[in-house]
Amino acid sequence: MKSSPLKILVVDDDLDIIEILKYNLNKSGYLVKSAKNGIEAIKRAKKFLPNIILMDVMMPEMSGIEACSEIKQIDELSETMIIFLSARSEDYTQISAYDAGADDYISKPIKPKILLKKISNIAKKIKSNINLPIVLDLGSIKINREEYLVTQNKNEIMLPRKEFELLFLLASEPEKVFTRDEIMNKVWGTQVVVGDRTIDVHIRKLREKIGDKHIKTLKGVGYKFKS
Amino acid sequence: MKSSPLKILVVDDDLDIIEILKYNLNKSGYLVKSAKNGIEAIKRAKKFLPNIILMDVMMPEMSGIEACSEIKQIDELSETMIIFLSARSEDYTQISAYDAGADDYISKPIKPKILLKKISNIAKKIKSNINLPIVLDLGSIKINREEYLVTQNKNEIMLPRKEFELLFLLASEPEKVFTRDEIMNKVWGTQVVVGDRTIDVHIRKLREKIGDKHIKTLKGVGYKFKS
DNA sequence: TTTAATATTAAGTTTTTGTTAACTCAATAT
DNA sequence: ATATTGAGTTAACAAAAACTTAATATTAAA
Repeated sequence: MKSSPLKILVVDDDLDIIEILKYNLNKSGYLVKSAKNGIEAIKRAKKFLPNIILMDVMMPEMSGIEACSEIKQIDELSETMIIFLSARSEDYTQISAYDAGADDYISKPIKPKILLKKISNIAKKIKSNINLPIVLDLGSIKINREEYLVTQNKNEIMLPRKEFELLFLLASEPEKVFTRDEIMNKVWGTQVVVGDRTIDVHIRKLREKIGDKHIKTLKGVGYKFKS
Repeated sequence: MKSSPLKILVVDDDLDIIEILKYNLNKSGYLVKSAKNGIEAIKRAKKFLPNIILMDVMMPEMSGIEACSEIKQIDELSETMIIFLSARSEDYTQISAYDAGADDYISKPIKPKILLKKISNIAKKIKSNINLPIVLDLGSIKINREEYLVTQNKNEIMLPRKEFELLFLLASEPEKVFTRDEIMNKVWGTQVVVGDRTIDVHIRKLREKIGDKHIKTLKGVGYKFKS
């Protein structure tokens, strides 16, 4: 089951840079197209539907930041990761870049190693997202992550965010045991610390709503979802 | 065979912060040293060989990011985890921090809970450096570590943690005799001391569940698994 | 046969999880 | 400005399961 290569759109007014990037990215197996300014970038992005856009901040006609804002508003491209390239001295632009919805940032001069590492990290993330279906169908229970909705035998169950994410995580790999640490990191993130009982309480609320039998406790190990 | 404590190097130009961090980390049993700028950090890291470096991003002389880049290139320190500390307003530095090879970051003001959690996670990771296979297939018995589940001729057997770990250990090398010491160290760890009979009891429970013939006693030597 | 090692059973103990209710915080309504 | 609501968290206590031990019986090697 070989997945199609990641599509990358490179946007820079400096043709040399485009060439360098194209060369490196192609060599690593990505599908690359380019544009030489923001307006062209938007036009090509609409057709090419890249997974990642590498874009210079400073460009004639339309700055990368403006282009980014526009792209992020296009429906088909809302999932596209946008990475900015900028000269080190323009550091201050980082701030507005993030305002505009940029996902990452690389400063020039570009070191191929760093670039490729970053891209491959993003690739991993994108692929794991692509592989996650929008609807998890676990027999009697269906989980739609686009609509944030759980359906159990035609009954629609609305879950608050944390409960939904917890259920989604467990259900994404039925039978797999998720440790408390795993759950903490994936549902609450690494920058938050909540008490130990918090997970239990959420588990309990889930069990109340979808039934006890679907979530099994393995004491000292973790929890697993069973359809 | 008591395992040595994790070594942590704290780098910050603010001595108050160093004191706070030292206090918290010491209290939790880590071995802590400190440096007050990037250059000193590199020097000390080379000698101290810490498992973790906690480093401020903004420092005089040499920024944490530069120091990080350099440290990551030193052979003996390539496995060292580097965690950045940064003021909330400098959040955008995350990006270049990751460029430089940082493994994590914590934004100031530092919450001891988050810090200690992160450290203990890393500690766990370092200690369980072993790559265990996910499934063992022993003919009639299959052991799935991810699901924490033992299957014997289609029957699913759920085992509590210690029993599972014990079975998993024995079954990881069928026919090999594991001494009691080996079992103690691998299943209970080197920090715990339990009586001799404890192993017997667990063995008995396993035999009850998977059948006597699979675990053989060699008196005065140890136990072995037979599929 | 003797004896140290292991088996067995039924308590203890400890650890981990479950449960409930109260509290904080934001968003929204009054 | 104040009230209301619900998500999320916490704390305190209860319950359950896992784990350990102790006492006694059995086994197998010397």
